[in-house]
Amino acid sequence: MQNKGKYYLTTAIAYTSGKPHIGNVYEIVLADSIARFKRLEGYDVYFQTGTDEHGQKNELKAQEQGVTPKEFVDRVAGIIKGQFDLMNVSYDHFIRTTDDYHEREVQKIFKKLYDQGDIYKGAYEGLYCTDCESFFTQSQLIDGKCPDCGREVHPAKEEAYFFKMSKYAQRLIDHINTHPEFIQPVSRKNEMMNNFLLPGLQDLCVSRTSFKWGIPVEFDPQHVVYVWLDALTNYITGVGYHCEGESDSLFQKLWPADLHLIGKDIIRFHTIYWPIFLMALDLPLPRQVFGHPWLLMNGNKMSKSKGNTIYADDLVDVFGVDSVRYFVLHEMPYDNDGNLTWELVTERNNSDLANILGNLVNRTISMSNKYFGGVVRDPGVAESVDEDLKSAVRSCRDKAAEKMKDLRAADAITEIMNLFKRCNKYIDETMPWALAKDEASLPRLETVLYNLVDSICVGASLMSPFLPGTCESIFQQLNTFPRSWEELNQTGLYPQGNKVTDKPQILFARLDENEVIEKAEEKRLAANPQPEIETEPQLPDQVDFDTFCKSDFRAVKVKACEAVKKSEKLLRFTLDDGTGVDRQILSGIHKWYEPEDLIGKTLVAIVNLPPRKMMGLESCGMLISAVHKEKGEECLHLLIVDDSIPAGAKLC
RNA sequence: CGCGGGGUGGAGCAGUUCGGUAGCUCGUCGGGCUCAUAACCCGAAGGUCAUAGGUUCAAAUCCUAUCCCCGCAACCA
Repeated sequence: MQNKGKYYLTTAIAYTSGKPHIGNVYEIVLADSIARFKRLEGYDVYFQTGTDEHGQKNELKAQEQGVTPKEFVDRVAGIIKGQFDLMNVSYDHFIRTTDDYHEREVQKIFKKLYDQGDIYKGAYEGLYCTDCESFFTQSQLIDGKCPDCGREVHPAKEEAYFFKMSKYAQRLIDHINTHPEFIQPVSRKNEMMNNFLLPGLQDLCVSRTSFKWGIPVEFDPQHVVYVWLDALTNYITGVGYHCEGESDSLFQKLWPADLHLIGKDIIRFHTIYWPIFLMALDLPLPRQVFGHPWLLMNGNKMSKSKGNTIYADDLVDVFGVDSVRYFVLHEMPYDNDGNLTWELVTERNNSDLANILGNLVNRTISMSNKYFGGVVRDPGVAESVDEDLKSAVRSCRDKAAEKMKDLRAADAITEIMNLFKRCNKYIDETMPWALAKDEASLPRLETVLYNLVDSICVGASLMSPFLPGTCESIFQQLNTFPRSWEELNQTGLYPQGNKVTDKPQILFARLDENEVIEKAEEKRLAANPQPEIETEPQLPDQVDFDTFCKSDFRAVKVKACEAVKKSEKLLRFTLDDGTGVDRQILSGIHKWYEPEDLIGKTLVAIVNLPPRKMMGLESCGMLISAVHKEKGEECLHLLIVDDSIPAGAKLC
């Protein structure tokens, strides 16, 4: 096979905070199909993925679970790798940012950049609230006080290391302008330019002292390296980069990367900070960064809090690996978000995989067995219709490659499916069952079946990057091997007289939509186990009577109530609190109450809370409600009390 | 006027860069076929391309305004 040179591609490394959902896994499957396709084309492919494991969030989660951070990320990294392996992903290297070679190298890189003056020690300046241990900017303050606790804040500095972004900004702008293929899809390029590069880059904070779970700065161990310098460098440390002395031969062969495949949310880091880090290290920039769209669930972004996450393994249980791969690859448009529902996956499985592809293979093998005992040979009784089929077969390779060149996996798949459809049509045109009735036309029938088997071999070879397991099974059943790239624009290569299996296997079962929905519901309940009624646990700490007495609860009457403009949640109440002066309180309860339903009601409020601004309006106090969860759903009931209670009555 | 994405036959999408008969898949209806997983093949119906203006010989595509949806941000004491 002709070697077309190296191809190094990476995915973003997955953050080890929990099990990745199908939207996260989609990226790896897309990368895998690209990697496999490139291998088929004859490239020497290196495919790297992995996990990003440091950071405060993991430190906290580990603490919650009473394990060390390393124990925690070991477990989650295992889960992540498990999901990738389940999807039959052919990565060459799985890097973890806790791998010792990575940590060592990041320390050296940090030092090098510091020594050459790209990183400098500065201070994170802001207004500090001692009680909350947090920095705030002027605009975050509420009435000049801490937005969290309402206490005084004071100017403070925390020392931190910063990277001088501005130094390289112009070089990056030039690079982006002269390399139109660098940022894909192109719509993202303008976004980066207009929002970040052209207005001027801020220096990036690259160290933290507020947590420990990270790579220590070698010469200043109070600090740990902050996420992006740690995570992004995996693309070079994973293949043996050494900033001191010679890098490994693997690195010398592979760098620069040909493709960083990432989600559209982190394009900024990959097209601005990462290239600038590389410039500082005097390394060439990756050829292309592709920010893929998101996979939505029922039109919504998947998130744990919405309870609408779907995991790869749940889908695989119902549909099988290749059906899930097919769906995410086929259904995902190039630059719009894709949509996943159980119904849509079922539809794709049935119409494309079961009906068109699976049934084609099945009916072809059945006919071979029925008419010729499974032996496939071509006596050469051609008719003009054959040429039409064959030219479709021969041109399919380049059509698919053309689409893949632009990373349009969905379109490449469509091209290949069109070939299988053409085969089904060929069966109709040639009517093998009619040929079988006449002894004289048996040679013609043999040729027809040979053409079919041969065409399927080509189609299956081209489809194998997308559906590796299925195509393997097709070749097994046809008792042959995948074709090489050079053979894929040819016909007539199926070995004469070869015998296909006499027990054809169903490749994809047709699924009943209602049964699928039923199973999905079971999965959903298992994945998001929700008790019927759930209430907050009681607080363990006692509060002394005097403190309690300081809270001033009053009965209030709603004089007016309206929704706050531009806010989904806030209602603005004008209340009679018995003082004769109207009291305004904002409350985030629009989800549960319409304003007009509350006018005239008697409610309970605490009135001596410090005023707080929300959406530009002042809220003086808080309305009291009862909250609980029902099947995981938040429920809220305002305390609506007897109207005979006068406004201003004190509760004690 | 916070930032961004989007509105195309019943459903999901392509087409918009660089104006020129509106296309694909599913569904529906009709026909064909029976090798096959009630699968396959052919045909048909169904869209004033969110709305209103404008530019043009010609607009889904370019311009202006408006409406609606979705992210992010904000906010949810």
